Amino acid sequence: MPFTRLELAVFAVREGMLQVLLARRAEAPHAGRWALPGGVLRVDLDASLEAGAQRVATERLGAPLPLLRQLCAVGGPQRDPRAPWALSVVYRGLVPADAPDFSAGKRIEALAWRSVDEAIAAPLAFDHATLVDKAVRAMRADIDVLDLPFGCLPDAFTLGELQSFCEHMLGHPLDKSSFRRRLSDRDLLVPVDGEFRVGAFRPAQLFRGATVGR
Amino acid sequence: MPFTRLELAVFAVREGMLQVLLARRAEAPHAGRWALPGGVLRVDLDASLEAGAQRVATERLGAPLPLLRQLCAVGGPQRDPRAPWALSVVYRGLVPADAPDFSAGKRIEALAWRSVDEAIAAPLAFDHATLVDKAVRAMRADIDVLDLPFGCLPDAFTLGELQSFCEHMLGHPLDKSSFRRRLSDRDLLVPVDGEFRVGAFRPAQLFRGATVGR
DNA sequence: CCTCCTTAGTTGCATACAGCCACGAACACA
DNA sequence: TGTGTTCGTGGCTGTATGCAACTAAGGAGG
Repeated sequence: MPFTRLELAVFAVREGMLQVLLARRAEAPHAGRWALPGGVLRVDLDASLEAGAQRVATERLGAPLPLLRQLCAVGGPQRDPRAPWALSVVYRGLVPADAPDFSAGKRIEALAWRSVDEAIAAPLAFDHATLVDKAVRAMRADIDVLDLPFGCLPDAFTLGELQSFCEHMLGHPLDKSSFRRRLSDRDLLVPVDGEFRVGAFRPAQLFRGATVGR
Repeated sequence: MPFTRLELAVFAVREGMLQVLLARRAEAPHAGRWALPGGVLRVDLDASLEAGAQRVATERLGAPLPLLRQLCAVGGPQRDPRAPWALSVVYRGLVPADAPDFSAGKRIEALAWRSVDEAIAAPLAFDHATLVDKAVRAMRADIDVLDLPFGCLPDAFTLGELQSFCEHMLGHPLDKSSFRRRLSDRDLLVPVDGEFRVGAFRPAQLFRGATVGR
């Protein structure tokens, strides 16, 4: 019976790029190294794997996470020196850029956002760099097919803001006309009638996700 | 620390339809009911989750499986009455129609192929009907984008045979012209020069997967 | 030998969709 | 009143796919 952990790959679009939340480990192994936040599955507390991931998020980061999706399970004898065999179920999450900061919980020295490119290239603890890479690919595949994370966007947003968000998620620019047509063909958004974002330039229609809030 | 199992959703195109391999349980709980074959993870034997899935396949079915892919992990307190909390990592596999029959191993009364529609509708043990459904969707998504399981096709095959295989996997007919063009555009196949399937009608060129055997 | 049947393989056409480019509209600001 | 910027739309093109028709190649049977 291996020791079962839940790992969290939490992302946000911050500072104009896709970033991942890393935790500096307070204890051995890999003390002082950066890793994905995670914790052990508690069969006495967790009603499911996803519920366990939410509990771990609350304990380690100070808040539950919207939009958690299971990424994969990994296991093997070499993954974690603390145990002869380590099994982890990995979840990916996405949070709004303007979310309140997370607070470092038990066994975490510090929390920091780091760009995903750096995180994948960096020598993260355990096999976490691979996990970040896999999570980024999965999230980008979602965006590619316009499976959009409305839960981590503002209640109402302009098409320009949404496009910019997707571009930061994907790491490359999108065509405005094409992007709008694809959204419109799929009936993903509903306009918030009469509501506009006003500012320095031409006002922009506000939208919200068609499946959100009803 | 929950009790960790590996479940196998093994499929084949047989009798002109997509079928899944089910095992009739010899022991409680759900003795006599049909379920996916599976077994417990053995940290003393398994070098990884996938290796464990192969060991379970060997023990329960009498042979390892080509083309195993991880489907998901599921866990919760209500999944298995034997344990207060049950965690399963589920793998999906695909085997050739002409593969030798599997032999029922430990704690399995009998093995049987059943059409996926029946399996999903039937009252399988545990939550296995939902797992079959999920696995079928994942496999069909692979076929839809022409991620073809060459390992479970004959060494060489005609385009007609390949199309028929895909149609049975998907459960609906495909257009011949379009199917061939999509294959050709992607350089997925290489013709076996000078080799033809001869029979009652016009001979057909034989192909093999472009990535197989080199 | 000729016809018919079936499968193999190709071709042309219509459509859907996305990328690319450009243009007009609306606002703030100088 | 002009200028700069973003918003929003429309046209054109190329690609990919679905649909349908056609020819080619073999066997079976008269």
